Amino acid sequence: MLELIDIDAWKLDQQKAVSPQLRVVLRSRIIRNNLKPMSRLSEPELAKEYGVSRQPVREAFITLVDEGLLEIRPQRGTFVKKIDYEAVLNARFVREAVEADIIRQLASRPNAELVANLRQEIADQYKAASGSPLQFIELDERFHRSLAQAAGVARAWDYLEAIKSQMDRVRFMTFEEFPSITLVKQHEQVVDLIEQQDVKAAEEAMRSHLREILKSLPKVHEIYPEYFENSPGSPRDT
Amino acid sequence: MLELIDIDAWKLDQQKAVSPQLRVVLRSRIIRNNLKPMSRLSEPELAKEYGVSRQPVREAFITLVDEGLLEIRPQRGTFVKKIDYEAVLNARFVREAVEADIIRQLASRPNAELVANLRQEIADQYKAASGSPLQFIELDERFHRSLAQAAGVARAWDYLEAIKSQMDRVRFMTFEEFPSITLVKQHEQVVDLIEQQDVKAAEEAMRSHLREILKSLPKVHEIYPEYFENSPGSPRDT
DNA sequence: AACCACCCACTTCCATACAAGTCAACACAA
DNA sequence: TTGTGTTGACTTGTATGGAAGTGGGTGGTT
Repeated sequence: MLELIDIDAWKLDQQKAVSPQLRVVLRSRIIRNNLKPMSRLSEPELAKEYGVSRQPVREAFITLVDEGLLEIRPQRGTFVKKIDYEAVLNARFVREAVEADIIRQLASRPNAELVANLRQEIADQYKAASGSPLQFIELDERFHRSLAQAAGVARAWDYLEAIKSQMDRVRFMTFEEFPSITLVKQHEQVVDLIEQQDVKAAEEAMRSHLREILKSLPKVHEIYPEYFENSPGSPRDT
Repeated sequence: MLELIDIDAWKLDQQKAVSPQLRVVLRSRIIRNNLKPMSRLSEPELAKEYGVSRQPVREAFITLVDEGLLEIRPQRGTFVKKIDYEAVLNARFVREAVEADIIRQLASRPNAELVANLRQEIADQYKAASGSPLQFIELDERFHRSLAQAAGVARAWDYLEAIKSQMDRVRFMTFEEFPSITLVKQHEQVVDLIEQQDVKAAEEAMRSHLREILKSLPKVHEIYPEYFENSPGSPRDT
């Protein structure tokens, strides 16, 4: 989960273990571009800020390195990773492939109850789309998760979540101008085609929906080139 | 990478950081079924065994929890996770979806050089198939990675690797009776169809290749039911 | 015999201290 | 002025000690 709400005013729960909580907080701060690429995070500084020792901070760092959000340079420092242009493209590729197969599953057999639930979700999305883009992102996530769950591969979405963070970072940078309404309409079309059991068209609709980020990615890159690495123009970033 | 060779007789490199090395070693021992499901791993014990302190061991544990190989029950102990039947199925689903799209990419345009390289790999696979199944697994991994790389999504394979460990555990349990020759022939057919640029047939060949595990999985489950959780028969494993 | 309260060895989690590497600033010499 | 060597304040990596929680065994009571 993105844990979008109230991240800045986070208080640690003394009952639960500290390090997983720190992990969630820091991940959210990075994805929301609150902690900017290349900025330095020091273990003792964050430890003091959250009133804990270095050890749990360090453990949170390690997990975030695995997610590709941090980079630890031994004896030098820990830095927020730049957004890896190639990683974003590859994550998108994986996501398109998986969700396309999910749609094929769903569209190949009738499922009235599912369609009804999805239409309810879309109604909520329409409400949020014009207002809070933050809430819309949550609903969008829920929508895609529902599809995976209905196809009997809820775990597959868990796998995708770990990949998705790179895409989400781009999303949060282009935030305001995000075409939420367009995306809701695309969702709706996918549901329509599932209902009609038009497998090929439904799959293609989902694929083109997931190619939307290919439009915004170059724009974001042009505005903030310093936030990216492995960009198409400069193959040799060291 | 699986790091298949020399894991048991591993000596830590004092120069490099200890905790990532421990991570590789422990992961390999789990995947190879050297550390059996439900067996208990104690921080101080492993620390003594490798001549280091508890802290790096603990950090290795944490990363392996994220990979779904370990389970830390606070104040109780750390245990090798059972093989999650559902997770294996979902991992397989993801892998099929991604690799199917990779094949579509490759088969849709001529690529003589790639085909030549792949044929060389397959020749090596034939050699290894009759002899060392361990080496065959390495070559198999290389083959699939080559496909991803040729499609321009090398990173996508990195993502899959994190998922694949659950599948690999099954593989290593069914080890001896593994139909290596069959798999090589399936590889060969995929390459043939790529060369002929028969997109649909190539995709379907890859999909059915990746469904092979669906045959062996129930067998392994029947032989070692105590190593599995979330198995289809018993929905309520607690 | 059956049951219950207590204790103690064990676990993970966190705090703290120390070790070792990096790098920038500064003094100093050519 | 320029180049160079050195120092010292940083960084992350590792070791170790204590805190809190868990669970099994023990001994006493009913």
